[in-house]
Amino acid sequence: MAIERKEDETTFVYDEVVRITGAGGSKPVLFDGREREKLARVAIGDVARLAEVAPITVSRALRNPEKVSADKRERILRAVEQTGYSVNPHASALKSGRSNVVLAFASNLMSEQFSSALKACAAVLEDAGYLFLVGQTSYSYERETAAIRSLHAMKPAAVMFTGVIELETNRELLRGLGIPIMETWALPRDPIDMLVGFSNTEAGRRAAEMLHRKGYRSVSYIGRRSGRGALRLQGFRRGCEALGLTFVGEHLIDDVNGVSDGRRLLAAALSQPVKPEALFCSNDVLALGCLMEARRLNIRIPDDLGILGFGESDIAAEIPPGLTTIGIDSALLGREAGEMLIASLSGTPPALNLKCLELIESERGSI
Amino acid sequence: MAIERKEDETTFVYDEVVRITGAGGSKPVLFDGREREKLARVAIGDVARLAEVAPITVSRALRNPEKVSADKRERILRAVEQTGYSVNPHASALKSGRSNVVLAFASNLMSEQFSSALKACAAVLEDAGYLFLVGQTSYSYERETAAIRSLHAMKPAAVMFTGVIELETNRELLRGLGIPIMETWALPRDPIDMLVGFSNTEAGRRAAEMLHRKGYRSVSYIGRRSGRGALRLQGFRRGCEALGLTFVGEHLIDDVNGVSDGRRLLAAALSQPVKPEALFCSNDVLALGCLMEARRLNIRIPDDLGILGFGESDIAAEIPPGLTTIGIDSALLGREAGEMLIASLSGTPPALNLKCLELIESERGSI
DNA sequence: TTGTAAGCGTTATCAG
DNA sequence: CTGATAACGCTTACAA
Repeated sequence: MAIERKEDETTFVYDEVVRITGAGGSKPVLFDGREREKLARVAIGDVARLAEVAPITVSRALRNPEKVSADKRERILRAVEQTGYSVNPHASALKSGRSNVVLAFASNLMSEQFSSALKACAAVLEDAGYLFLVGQTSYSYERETAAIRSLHAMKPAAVMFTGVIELETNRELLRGLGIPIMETWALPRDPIDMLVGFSNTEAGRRAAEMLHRKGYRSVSYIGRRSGRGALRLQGFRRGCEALGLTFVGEHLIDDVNGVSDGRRLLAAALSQPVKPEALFCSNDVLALGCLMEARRLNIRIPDDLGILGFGESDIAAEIPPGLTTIGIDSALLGREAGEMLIASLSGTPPALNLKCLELIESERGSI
Repeated sequence: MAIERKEDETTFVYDEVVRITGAGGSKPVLFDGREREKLARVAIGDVARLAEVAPITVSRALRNPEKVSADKRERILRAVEQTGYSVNPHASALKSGRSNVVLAFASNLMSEQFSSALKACAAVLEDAGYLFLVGQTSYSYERETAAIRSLHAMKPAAVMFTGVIELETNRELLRGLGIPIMETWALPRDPIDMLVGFSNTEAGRRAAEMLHRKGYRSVSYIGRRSGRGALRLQGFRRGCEALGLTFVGEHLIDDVNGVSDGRRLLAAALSQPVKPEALFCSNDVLALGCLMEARRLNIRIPDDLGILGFGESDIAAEIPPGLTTIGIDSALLGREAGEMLIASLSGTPPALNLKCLELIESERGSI
């Protein structure tokens, strides 16, 4: 392939993408003329006819192979291969009220923490044969409600949230689903069903403790106004009070869209008449923004200003002087949640419906 | 609430999570005794009975309100509110062969680039009334095949991939679905259906050009062995050749799991008898790892070693001396893909089924 | 504009 | 162990 410059919108340097034609993990499918046309419509009846059994036997052979005699089972599996049949999950779910889809809803798809939890959870559930799909609620009650409403009819095998459901009507709706519900990322007394979380209030208190231990005397808070942000702030303020730390101010935001929000909030914190000696940022992305903005302003960290982050971010650790954080192991959270869900899905309700994760202090250079 | 230390596994500092009981975006649902029991089973017939119309009229009132008289429509909507009814998507999909779910599959849930594209795409599709769900293929043909197989029966409204499908059998399977298919992130000549991408080959060539322009004479490559990594490597090698840059070596990896992979590959690159003057890392995460490891080893960047990244990462830009990258605007990619999908879903096939994004060079300090 | 009838593809139930 | 039958909740096609 010649390397050519793109001259205008219609002259592309195409990628010569490899095409793999061998059996590459996919079961072979027979094609030819009409066959291809019908491909999308192989139903259980076709397989049954080919295998010379009743449809219900095909169904059984695929769900409970041990309940079908070996010879029929073999004939059926062969017919499945030949036709490329796969169960229509809508029909299956409609009739049985069950599906093999586990739905997870993240407040934000772009959060490193949520992603890593979801990825770990996905790994566990996919290994157990479930299809793990992730939706987004965008920290919006409306979206959350819409999602839960559709859930209500979609009847997935289980649902998970990167958070705790606050709207009473939604909690009620979820209870009505009759499927395992996993809430995470906080420690309410009354989870809907199952919970793998940690105490945000305690995290805030620990943040105060860390700053106090380092000798800071006055501090401000930067974070989200509602939800877990509010919990961390609550714990932080009470911690400050208990330790005699001066709480200078709080700089809140409704929704975090990127590091620029952190930059802006740092500026706000520094424009106060009384400046804090240190900052607790209850959110990774905001902390990152503060760190960047501080460097841009030639504020020496931690000498001029201490910054304590929340979330145990790998990457923030690498931005000089390294963000000191308090947080959790989010991959562990995901794994635990996945395992608890599987236990619940397999009929054996887990011994504990609640798991509380340890908070992790990661000392880097920023306080 | 008292702040208490966690003494043992059973003593938690609970979060006093807010519960919102008012109408907070959720439509009110009537509960009482048996009602609650049946909550999960409100079907179209129940609504029809309450509104004193036939089920089909309810269906129409919800899908094509203009085809139902105003008074009945109102009665029906009121009945829907009262019962908390929502359409059973399985029954709907089973009968109509359509659904309002758009499925996206990401190679990796934890990629900043993919997340931002998916988030942007989700925003577009959710505004148009679709439920946007994301699954993961983990850069694995097997998982991809499994995902596509389930798709094949699940019949979502449309599907999107953060990549291009390479297995011919899977391409065939997808064509058979008869729904809009969006491939992204590369520029093959023969997309299955629609494509919003860019040329990885050209990106590699441009990387060579950037390094050459900065005066480097010998370079190595770090990246994934297959897929787009291979394409970028191809373009890079050819670019080097064309410009007279000495290509010292390539350091490949099958699957990127984190920055530590980058650290390891940097070490590999530096342990060669002939050391390159600069490195092209065809992946953000790997580039980040290289940058970190170089700092740890006190290798001065860019004086001792130049590092050029791929992907336009916000965060890598902030790690001193700032990663210079070539990449794309992934949010733009997501938005364009979403809009093209909507055009296709609304029956008006988009004028163009292919969109090629500009490559963006972001000069920071690392070369 | 509204309704009737039929069936989408699967699985629960129960009889053999 | 196997199969006949009915039904899941909805929407298409057609009729009124």
